[in-house]
Amino acid sequence: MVQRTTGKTGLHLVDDKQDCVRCGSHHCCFRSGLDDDQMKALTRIVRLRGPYKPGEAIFKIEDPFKSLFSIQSGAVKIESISQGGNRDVSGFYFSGEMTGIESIGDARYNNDAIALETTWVCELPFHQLELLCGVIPALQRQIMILLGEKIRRTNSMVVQGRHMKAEQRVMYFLHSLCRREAIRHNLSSNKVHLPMTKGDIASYLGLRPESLSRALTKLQREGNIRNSAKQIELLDRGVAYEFACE
Amino acid sequence: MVQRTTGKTGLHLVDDKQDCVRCGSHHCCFRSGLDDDQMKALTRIVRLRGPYKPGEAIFKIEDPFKSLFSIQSGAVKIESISQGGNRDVSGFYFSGEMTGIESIGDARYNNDAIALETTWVCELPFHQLELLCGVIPALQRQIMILLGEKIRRTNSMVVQGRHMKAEQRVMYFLHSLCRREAIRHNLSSNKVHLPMTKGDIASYLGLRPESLSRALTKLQREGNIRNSAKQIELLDRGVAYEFACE
DNA sequence: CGATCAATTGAGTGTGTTCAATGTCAGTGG
DNA sequence: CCACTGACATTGAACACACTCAATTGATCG
Repeated sequence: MVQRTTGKTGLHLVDDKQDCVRCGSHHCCFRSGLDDDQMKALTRIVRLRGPYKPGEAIFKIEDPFKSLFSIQSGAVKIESISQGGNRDVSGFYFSGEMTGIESIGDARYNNDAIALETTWVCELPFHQLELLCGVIPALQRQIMILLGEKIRRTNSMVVQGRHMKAEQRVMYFLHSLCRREAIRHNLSSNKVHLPMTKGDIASYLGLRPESLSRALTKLQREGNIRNSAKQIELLDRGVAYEFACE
Repeated sequence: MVQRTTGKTGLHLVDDKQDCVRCGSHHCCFRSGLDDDQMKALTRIVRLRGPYKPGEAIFKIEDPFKSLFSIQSGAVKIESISQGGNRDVSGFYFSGEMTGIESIGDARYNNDAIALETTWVCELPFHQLELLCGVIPALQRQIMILLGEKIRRTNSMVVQGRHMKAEQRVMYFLHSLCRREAIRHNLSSNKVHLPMTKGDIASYLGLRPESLSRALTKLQREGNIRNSAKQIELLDRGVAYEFACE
């Protein structure tokens, strides 16, 4: 059995009774597409872990890479330390989404995964997952799709980011969050909940916090959004639905 | 049998006798790690295609996604069209490297793959590759590693790119090309061959051609490089070996 | 309540962009 | 052989956007 030590708090709960079928994030989990038997086989290798408190690490950079983590509830930021000691956020993940895939094929994790709010995750030991992929083609396919999508999203971020000015990037980011929130909760809303700090967002968008703040202020002045601490309301409804953020 | 029509020139040669064992790019191909039997199985599904002349497409955006392409000789750029009609280069691939993986999990290719010089590729029909992965765990693992590396490189490009100024990015890019060229040819040199235009490079680095030109001029003035049309010589030898470019 | 960290606002600076002109080179046809 | 063409590359000058540095306000927690 895997024993994980996470930062300062030590071991987390392990609930072997957790079943994928009872999972609250079932409708948006990557497992959709598997039949009941396949799901059962998957359930057997999954371990539920949590709760991670805000600021706690699900995995840390340089930890041996062992598992992928499907987020059952909560939110996570992925960050690493660039040369110069800056903390760089390279992604946000929410329930139903899978993290850890950035480190597949490497011996160690390439970044930290930090909980932004109280978070539960399903640990998928990668070696067992690989073995299972050999037996369940649908699972292998599902993983490949997951990786392909990740590559596309990141790629698209590079390409889009080049041509967009700060305000555009912010709007695209917000719309992306909004769209994902809609998928998660099966309902569409204009209000985007922000579990991360504005600083995290700025880092993710490649801006200084000051620049992000100015952009948000301007967007609010122009009536595109309503800005507050941990939530932003989208008022424009129209443009900007195709953007890759994660 | 797959019939590919590529742009204006129609069908390309198919050489069924091609054997992975005889391949010139064998030492740097993703297949390293497979034993002889596994290699034979792979050879069975591979099709050699070419020659593609400069400017010709190996695949085009919106073509149905069917295959990955391992480049046997030559060079390829990956580009797509952003909103606004700009052509955006998102990657360069050279012999021994695999392209097409950005579209895994999608029904169609997400970008064009354009030959930069006379190019031969090994077509790997993805469906057959998936089936083979179920039988050959080492192959499945190899593909996963390939995808993981791609994710990491792209990610790192995003993160690095944020903090680097034009000149730094150029230097990192050149060093990256240099390192890859060393791997390809099993020898180290300071001269980087550039099959792509400066405009392509600028696009890839997220710069205007003018800005790239200025950066190159300045780097040359300062004695870091020797700049010419299709080749750049690196003179600094020291910094800048860790950068993800592709 | 003060301490600490996040967020905002302001003023001045710098890097890359934009627009326009010029230079270079390969290919083509007179 | 040389003038013409078109694509690529370089250079200059003015501008815009995001950055830097610094000060202020706001939020949260002990």
